[in-house]
Amino acid sequence: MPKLGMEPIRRAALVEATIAEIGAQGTLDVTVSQIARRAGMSSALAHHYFGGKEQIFLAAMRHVLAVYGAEVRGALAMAEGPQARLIAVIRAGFNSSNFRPEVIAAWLNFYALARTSPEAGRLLAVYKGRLAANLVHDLRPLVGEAAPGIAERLGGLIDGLYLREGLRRGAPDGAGATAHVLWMLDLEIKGALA
Amino acid sequence: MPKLGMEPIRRAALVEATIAEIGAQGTLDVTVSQIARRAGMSSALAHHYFGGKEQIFLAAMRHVLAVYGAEVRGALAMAEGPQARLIAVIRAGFNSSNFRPEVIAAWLNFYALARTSPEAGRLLAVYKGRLAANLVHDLRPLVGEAAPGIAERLGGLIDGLYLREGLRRGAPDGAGATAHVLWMLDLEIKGALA
Amino acid sequence: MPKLGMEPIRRAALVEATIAEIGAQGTLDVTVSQIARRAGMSSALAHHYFGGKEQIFLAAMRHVLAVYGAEVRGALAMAEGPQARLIAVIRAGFNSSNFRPEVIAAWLNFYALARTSPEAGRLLAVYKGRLAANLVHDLRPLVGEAAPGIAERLGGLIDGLYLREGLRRGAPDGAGATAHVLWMLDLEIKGALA
Amino acid sequence: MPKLGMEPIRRAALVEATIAEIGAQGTLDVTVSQIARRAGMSSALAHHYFGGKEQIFLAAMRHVLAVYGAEVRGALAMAEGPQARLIAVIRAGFNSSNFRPEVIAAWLNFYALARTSPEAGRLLAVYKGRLAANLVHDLRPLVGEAAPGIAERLGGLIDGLYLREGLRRGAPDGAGATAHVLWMLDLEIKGALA
DNA sequence: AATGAATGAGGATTCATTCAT
DNA sequence: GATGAATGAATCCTCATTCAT
Repeated sequence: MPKLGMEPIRRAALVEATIAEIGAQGTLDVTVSQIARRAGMSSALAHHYFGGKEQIFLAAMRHVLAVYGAEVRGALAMAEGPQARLIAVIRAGFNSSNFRPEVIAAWLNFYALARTSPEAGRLLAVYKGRLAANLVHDLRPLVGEAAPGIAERLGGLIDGLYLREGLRRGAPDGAGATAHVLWMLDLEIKGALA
Repeated sequence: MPKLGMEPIRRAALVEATIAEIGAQGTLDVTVSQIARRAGMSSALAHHYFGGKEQIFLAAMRHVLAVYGAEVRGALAMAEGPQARLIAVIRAGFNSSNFRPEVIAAWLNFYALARTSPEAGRLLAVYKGRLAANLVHDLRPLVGEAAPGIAERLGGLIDGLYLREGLRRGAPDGAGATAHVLWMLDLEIKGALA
Repeated sequence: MPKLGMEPIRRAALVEATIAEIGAQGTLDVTVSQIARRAGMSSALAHHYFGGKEQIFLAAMRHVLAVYGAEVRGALAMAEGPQARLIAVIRAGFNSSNFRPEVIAAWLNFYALARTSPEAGRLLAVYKGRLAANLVHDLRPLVGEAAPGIAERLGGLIDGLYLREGLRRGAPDGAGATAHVLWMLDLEIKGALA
Repeated sequence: MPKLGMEPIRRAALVEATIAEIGAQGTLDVTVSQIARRAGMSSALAHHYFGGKEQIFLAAMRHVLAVYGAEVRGALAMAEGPQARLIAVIRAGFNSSNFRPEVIAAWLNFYALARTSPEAGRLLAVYKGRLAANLVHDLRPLVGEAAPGIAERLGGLIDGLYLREGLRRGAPDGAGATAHVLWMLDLEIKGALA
């Protein structure tokens, strides 16, 4: 009797293991064997389910982005009004699900991967597009035509704080990062209205 | 007497080739042979002059940081007053020497390298420290105690714009990035004085 | 289910091939690829099973020493009385299992290896210790306190004859070497009793 | 003005450096560069004077054998009678010129080299032949036809004690080795006369 | 479904040797 | 006489990937 329905379990385990391994090694140079061992299976099986290393990385990337997206949607569902929605979007990026060391390290990996893999580039572009769209959507009622520029700066600051956090040894400071971005949001809105 | 004085020439060629190769491949996984070929020599000679791959990378990193540092010092020398100095520092980071695609790609490499190599981490910390010190030094006369927080945000935005630029195909938009940071500088100063 | 149980087969094949290759080349500078080719596999597999070149050498050394030890134990089991046991120990060292050209060449390798690798040094020390202990154990009933000195000389002569044999082209002369050592044993016993 | 007469000086320095380097590294795998550096010159010059690595080794080997030979001849010149001459030959092999750690290590190298290089084999054969001839020459008046067998055993013991000494960390025990061989010489002579 | 077995391709590194000056 | 410059060839080792079972 073949075990049925193992595929999604195995795939999920590998995705988790990929992120964890990148975080644990602190390096982008993780091997398929290391990932598979951490996921409790042979590297051959990892290839069987994903076809190749790049696809494992892409799946991990999709997972991180999906978790992030769900987080944002959940926060937006509970927020009322543009200002509250903006705050929700920003907070979601730095909360404890996304702002763990291994996830941050994985992001760095994905940025590097995006320079080689078109698919990774596309995923990253989708993420950036959604973030920008979310910000612009709720900024426009507040600041009108200044919205795109503000969104670009906010997005840049968010990415930069992620990058800087990726280099810190020790626990990441999500609260501090959130405060910085919210402060900047405040300034931008005031500035646009002045 | 043998041919003399090749060492500095070879080392410089390898440093340039390292940056160029990273830029051309778009990947962090460049080999010593590729670098050496681009620099017009055998990989054995590259090892002879640098001792190993990591030291080649570190030399390239030092070069990028040195060029950046020289640029900043040059700009500061011609600037009068805190405001002008702040603008000079920001402009220097995005001018054509530093904001070329291959240099941006190299920066990404160095961020990744810094997670593994203590020496690379140290170099990056020095860069971050100098940037922060420069910004704080000229912000304090304008905004007092708000200076460190502002500097952190400005630095984060700068890093984030670099990161985003690193993903763009096509020519980087240094002018746009500069405008964003200067705009934010303006907002922060106004905000602090209000 | 995959093909199973290859590991011991492969390891044994590599150990044999190592000894054979050293014997065939007459040189200590054999490469992993040469060994692996002789063993009928890729060098990558050799690394997979042993981890590295030195460990392959050490395994070969352990094998030679184990075969020698087994030979000695077997001979001792059938010998009655100190004199017979001494003869058995001496004969075992020069019988056809141990005194083949490739094994002799391997010994030379191990002596060289022992100067660099602590583990190899330890193995060689164990061999020397066992030989000395065996000789002393059966000499003492015959010659009393003269035993250790005699054992040292007998051991030295044995090693020296191995070394000299290692240089000879052509088939080794185990019978001649045995006769020399037995003759010396006889002299020493008579001398101690006189 | 070219420096005249440098050749013998350079060659001698390289020979000394070869022996010293083998002793210092404890390994047979010394590089030409290491030898040349120790001798205070470039590796290119070492090649210029010797033509290649093997020839450097051979020259070092010839040197060791020449020093040994001179030592023996010197000792023989002062010895009167066969017995005294035999003792002189044995002592010469273990005195402080020959029985230094680096020289012992070099011997091991030469034994290994002799399996590959015909010239090295020839040199070693010459050494063995001379030793045997010396021993036989002075044994014959004492023991008659037993001389060759005794010489073979004495030679074997000498080589074996060298080999064993080569593995010891710490200072070599020339006096102990000499005593062992002289004791055996005594036994053999008594045994032959009985 | 799952994995041990196996390898080809490649990569960093070393080194003896050659050459122009 | 002397050496810095330079490299081809080789070596150990790693790893993604494939395959038979």
